[in-house]
Amino acid sequence: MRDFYIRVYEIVDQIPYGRVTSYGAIANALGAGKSSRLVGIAMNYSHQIAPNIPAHRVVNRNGLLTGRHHFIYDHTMEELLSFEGIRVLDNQIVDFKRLFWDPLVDG
DNA sequence: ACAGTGACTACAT
DNA sequence: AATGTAGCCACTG
Repeated sequence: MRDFYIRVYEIVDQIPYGRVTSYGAIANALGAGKSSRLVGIAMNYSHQIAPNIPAHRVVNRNGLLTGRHHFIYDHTMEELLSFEGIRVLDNQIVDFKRLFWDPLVDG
């Protein structure tokens, strides 16, 4: 499907302020549960396809900021999260389990 | 049309 | 606990 990326961006756009989710959760919400890698790749392209989405609210299943290198600066992702009150320690989100937002449950 | 890529995950050592 | 391996599949050149 040509618009798989778009689907990903629609989910990402629904992540509430101050909350985060994982690539796998997004893939699961799309019904493509085993395509978590594609979600990550979609985010890689997001800066040119949908530069306005909160890509910084998407991390891996451990709450690790694996995508930080793809932002303008390596520290941009952590910075944006900090602005939302999310604390990041050593590239990992503090209280990730509590901040996690499941698009299948709340979306 | 075909092969390579990869912001992931789950399972196995 | 810490690595290593194997599926996964839309998109790009």
